[in-house]
Amino acid sequence: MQKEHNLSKNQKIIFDLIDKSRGPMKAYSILFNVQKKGIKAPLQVYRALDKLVEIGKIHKIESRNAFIACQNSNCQVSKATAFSICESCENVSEISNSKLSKYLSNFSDSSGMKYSKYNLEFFGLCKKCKSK
Amino acid sequence: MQKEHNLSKNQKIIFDLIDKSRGPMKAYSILFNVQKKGIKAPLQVYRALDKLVEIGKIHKIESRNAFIACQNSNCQVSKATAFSICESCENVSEISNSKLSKYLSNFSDSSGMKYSKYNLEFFGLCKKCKSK
DNA sequence: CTTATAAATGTTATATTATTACATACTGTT
DNA sequence: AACAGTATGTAATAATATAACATTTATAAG
Ligand SMILES: [Zn+2]
Ligand SMILES: [Zn+2]
Ligand SMILES: [Zn+2]
Ligand SMILES: [Zn+2]
Repeated sequence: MQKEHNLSKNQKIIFDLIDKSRGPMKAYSILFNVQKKGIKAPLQVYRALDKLVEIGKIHKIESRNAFIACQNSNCQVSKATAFSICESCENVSEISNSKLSKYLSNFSDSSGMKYSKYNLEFFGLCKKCKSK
Repeated sequence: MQKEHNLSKNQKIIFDLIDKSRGPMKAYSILFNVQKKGIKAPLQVYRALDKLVEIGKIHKIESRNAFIACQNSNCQVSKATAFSICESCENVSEISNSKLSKYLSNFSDSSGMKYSKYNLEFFGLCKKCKSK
């Protein structure tokens, strides 16, 4: 069950924008797009992004400094994320593969480190770009 | 067998610095540290970093915008990287686990995407920080 | 050795991404 | 009403990264 988070005004504006965008959005592109809604400063964007990431409504694609709406209905928090990224068209999608997530969530090694979170980014060519 | 790359002057200066540093280094910290060696501009640092990443001598820790020397003697190129990152002390180490790398290198899903590269970052608390 | 080519360097300016600091307002609880 | 926690507004600035252009050095072929 997904906990309902009542998004604040700015959080909602920014989440809605990211959610309906086709791909990942960058912070300043978000800023540009929400200026007509009264959000004027980078910090307002970054604060909303931080919160949305924290509650798992969006994820950050670290290698791209961009943000994407969670595509798994069950990502309550951003603790276990995996993405596939096309290096040609920059299309990004969230991988939802229970075997993979189980494997990684249970991963441990000899370092004695306790892992509580991971982020995995796969790179390659998507179907479309491969056939070009 | 590791191909020998003859590093250029700037590449060598910057690699040596990263290699002997304890943890990941950020670009502008590198810049600061090599100014006495005649490297004066960010671009000189970024160019060397790009090349060193390309040939696998260093890796970028995407979530930290920082660079670390490859700790696997066999990473010829930065195609398959995994790191463990302590969220308390920011200690980073490269994970060298053949099962994990095999699992991820062979990963494929129904998207039809051909994966040629991945980067995985695990987060948690290291042994030291756990026991505090 | 000369010529051609690719790789690396030097330099200035600028673009992009993200945070600090401080003041104010809203929301829910006691 | 008083309090605590969360969110907002605003300005300034820090941190990260790239564009553009001129020059030099290394590598390989002829
Ligand atoms: Zn998700
Ligand atoms: Zn593509
Ligand atoms: Zn490596
Ligand atoms: Zn630690």
